[in-house]
This record gives sequence, structure tokens and C-alpha cells, in this order.
Amino acid sequence: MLEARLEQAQVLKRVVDAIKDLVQDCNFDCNDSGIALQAMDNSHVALVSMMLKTEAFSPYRCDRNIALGVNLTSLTRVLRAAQNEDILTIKAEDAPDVLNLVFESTDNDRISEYDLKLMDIDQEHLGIPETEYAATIAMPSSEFKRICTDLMAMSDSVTIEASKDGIKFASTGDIGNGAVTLRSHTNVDKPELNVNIELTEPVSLTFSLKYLVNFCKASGLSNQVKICLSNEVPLLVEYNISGNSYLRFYLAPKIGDEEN
Amino acid sequence: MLEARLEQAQVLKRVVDAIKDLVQDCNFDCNDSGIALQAMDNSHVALVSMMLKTEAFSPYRCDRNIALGVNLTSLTRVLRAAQNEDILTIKAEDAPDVLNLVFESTDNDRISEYDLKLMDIDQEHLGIPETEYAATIAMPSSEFKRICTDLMAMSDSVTIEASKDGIKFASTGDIGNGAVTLRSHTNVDKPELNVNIELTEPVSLTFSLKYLVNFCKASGLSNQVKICLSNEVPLLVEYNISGNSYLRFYLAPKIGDEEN
DNA sequence: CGGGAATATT
DNA sequence: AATATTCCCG
Repeated sequence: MLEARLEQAQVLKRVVDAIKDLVQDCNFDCNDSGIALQAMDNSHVALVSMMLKTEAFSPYRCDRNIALGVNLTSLTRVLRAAQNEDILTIKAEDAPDVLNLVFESTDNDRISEYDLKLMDIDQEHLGIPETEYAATIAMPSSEFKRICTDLMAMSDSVTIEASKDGIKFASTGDIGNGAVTLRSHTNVDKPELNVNIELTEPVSLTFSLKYLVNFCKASGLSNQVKICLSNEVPLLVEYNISGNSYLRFYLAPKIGDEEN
Repeated sequence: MLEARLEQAQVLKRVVDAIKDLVQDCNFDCNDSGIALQAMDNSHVALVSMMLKTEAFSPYRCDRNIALGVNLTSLTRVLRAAQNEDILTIKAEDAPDVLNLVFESTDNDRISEYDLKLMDIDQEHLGIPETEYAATIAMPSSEFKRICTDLMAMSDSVTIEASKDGIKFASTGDIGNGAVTLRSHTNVDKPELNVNIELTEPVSLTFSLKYLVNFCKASGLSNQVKICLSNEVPLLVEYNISGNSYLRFYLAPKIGDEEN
């Protein structure tokens, strides 16, 4: 059986909220190293990869590998009933029909318990190759969110250009064009504001802003976001969750002249 | 060429926000004394007049007269990308296709740069006669805003009556009627709360509240608002911006029995 | 003063 | 349901 206790229900709420518009149904793959999720969006342009390691839970117990096939819309509905500060325990049998979620409020004596029906989902197994990226940018997640929503006002696409001078997000649209440029920046007092750019070669790629804005729903998970780019390869946007856990989004670049 | 640096992007954000629902497209007329804007609303009931003198900028440079024809909805979209505390520099060539806006964040190393496409707009040149008003009222802009929104709950119109006793805003509607009366009032400690009434003869005029509520979006520009009235003449509502700069709204009175 | 959250609205 | 606005916290 599976039993995993999450100190902050918020973490799962945010994860699910950030991916529910991309993926309708998906498996939560549970084993003795934690809970993983991988799924492509309907149009097969974006890929979501979540890993919640055992350390994210206390305690964590998973006797054998289970795939929990969940409808994310239903899960969202259930999670809406959890306060952000609630303690969330998820449980499932070894061959489960339902996923059991228990919310305990920290302050008052309320316990909410939900059973969510599970479904069988075909595993389209997704091998994600480890890539050495030409450019790796770490920046405040709020800043990335701001840039994406701001540029969304100009266009559907953004060209991300990483060079030794910095990283430039640029969009061109009907009413004009816009660009935001960031330089590496280290703030000793507030490391969460750091902008760090590591570059082996210059990169310039164009992406759909709609997807990027969607990814940014995960901003609450972490102060910082990591953006990895290489030519001809999907962009990686990564939010770290306590410890080695993470929520990653991959997005294929637009090619050719789509970049208007 | 034009190059004008505004210490606080907020000022332009607020100006544009206050007029964008009245005017869709208008010229920013730039010359060596500053940047001016005059436009009537679609129904030709209200007139907006903005003047940003050179002193509002540092530095300010304008080699020759330029009319920058701007779609205010597009400009609003671009300005939304500016933080209130950003330093805003606007630039244009002598015969420009685009207006260039640069936002520099004060703290971190972000530079956002936007080009907004310009359009040709026919100058309907508006001579605004200098008027000696029968009544001139200065009051806190927040107070004026409150009165207008409160009375909006009763009616579409407000009758403003200035007499030696004070100024009275009165509305009559289906559910009843309401009136707010202010007297001159000097507060030594907090001059921004002053109410000052200067009167050469009593005045009573009726105006559309919808427009007045709209004008009040400019309240953030100044603690005080100046309201000038004369019989048979448009109302003037003026917000001062640092120095001699201002945002003025003119509104024709309702006539006859429309005043319900 | 700015950002996030909660709320009201379309 | 998504967005715009307002309130409150950091």
C-alpha cells in the first residue's frame, strides 16, 4: 500500500494547478523512491515531468509500484477543499480503485477525507534524454512570470536569446514589439533575486507564450526558476520543490517562420 | 528627435489609464515646451487636455515638433509592463513610425524596451478658451471620487450647486435622492484635506456622473482636484501633476429637463 | 511600496 | 472558469 504525508497540501495544489490545463488524465507513479508523473499535453508540444522524492513526505511508505490513474480536473476539485496549510495524507491500496486524500487542519480539529475514483491510463512511456544545455538561466520565478505575461500583450510568441551579454526575451506583434533584457545579477542579501546565466554557446529560440504563461502557474512552488536552452531541443523550465523534488516543463521550439 | 525621461513611469500610466476609456486614438504633441494631448471623447461631450511640461522630465529633448499618433489601448498594454517605480524614457525620431518606450527597473538589472506602432491622426484642432469661472472649488481628489461614486448609486446625473454657503452635489433617482455638501475648510496640518471655494456668483449645473466617475481615475495623480464652473459653460476638472503639468477634463453640462 | 491572496465580476 | 479589482501581508 501507499501512504504519503505531505506537510503542506499547498505543494500538491500548486503542482496540479500548474498542469491541469495541459494534461487531463495522468498516472502518478508511486514507488519506493517517491511519486513521479510524466505526461504530454494534448497537442504533444509540451511535456510535464514531476518528481516528488520520498524526502518531500514524512512519513512515506510505498510497498510496491503503483500507477494511480487520476483525472486532474477531479483532483483539482478535491484539492480545492484543502486549505493551503492543511496536512495532506494520500493513501492507496496495492491494486486501488480509489485514491484516498485526508486533509488535517493544523489549528482546528477538522479532518476532511476524500476518495477519488481512479482510472486505467495507458502508459505512453516517455524517455526524456539527459541533455547538456547550451544555456542555463536561473532567475526569480516571479520575474519570469512577469516577462511572459507582459510580452503576451504583444504577441503569441517569444524569442529567447541567451548570449554572454545576458538573456533577452523579445516579441513582435501587430501593435509593436517588446523586449526584456536581464543581466547576471547577484544579490547577497536576497539570493532569491539572483539572475544567473551559464552559457557554453549563444542560443536563440522561439516559443509559444501561451504555454510559458501556463508553466508560470507553478511560480508559487519556488522563488527561482531554471530555464535551459539548446538549439533544436525543447526548452526546459524547472521549478524546484523542497529537496530534490521538482516540477519540469519541456516545450518544443517553434520552427521556421512561425515566429511572428 | 524626442527623448524624454520620466522618473516615475506611474505618472504616464495613470494619465493614460484615466483617459483611455474616453479616447481611443490621439496625438501626443511634442515640442520644446513639453508634451501635450488634446482630444474629445467619441460623443463630443467631454474633452481631455494634458500638458506635461519639460520640467516633468529629466532630461527632456525635443528638436522639432512631432505629433505622435497613438492608440491608447495599445499604449495601455505596453505600460502595463512597467513597474510603477520604473524609470521611463520615451523616444521618437523626427518622422517616426514607432514610439520607443524603455523601462529601467531601479533595483535589479532589467531593461524592457517596447516599440509601439504609430498612426496618423487628423488634428481636429481644439481651441479651448480661457474662461473666468464663476466658481472654483479645490478639494481632496479622494473626496471628489467618493462623492461621484456614491451618487452614482442614485442616479446617472449630479447637480453641482456652488453658493456662498458651500458646494452641494445632489442626485435624484428612482430609489430616492442623495446630496453631499461641502464647506470651505482649511487644515493647517494637512493641507491636502483643504476645501477651498472661490465664488463670484452662484452656479447650478447638471452633469453626467458616468463621465465624472471616469475623470476620477486620475485621482492618483494629485491629492487635490480643482473644479471650475460657470453657467452655460463646460465644467473643468483639473489634476495637477508635478510643477505646471496637468491633466484637465472638460464636460458639457446637461441641459433642460435631462437632469434626472 | 510591492506582491500575493482572496474576492467580485463578466 | 478566467479575469479584474481590492485587501492585506511582507
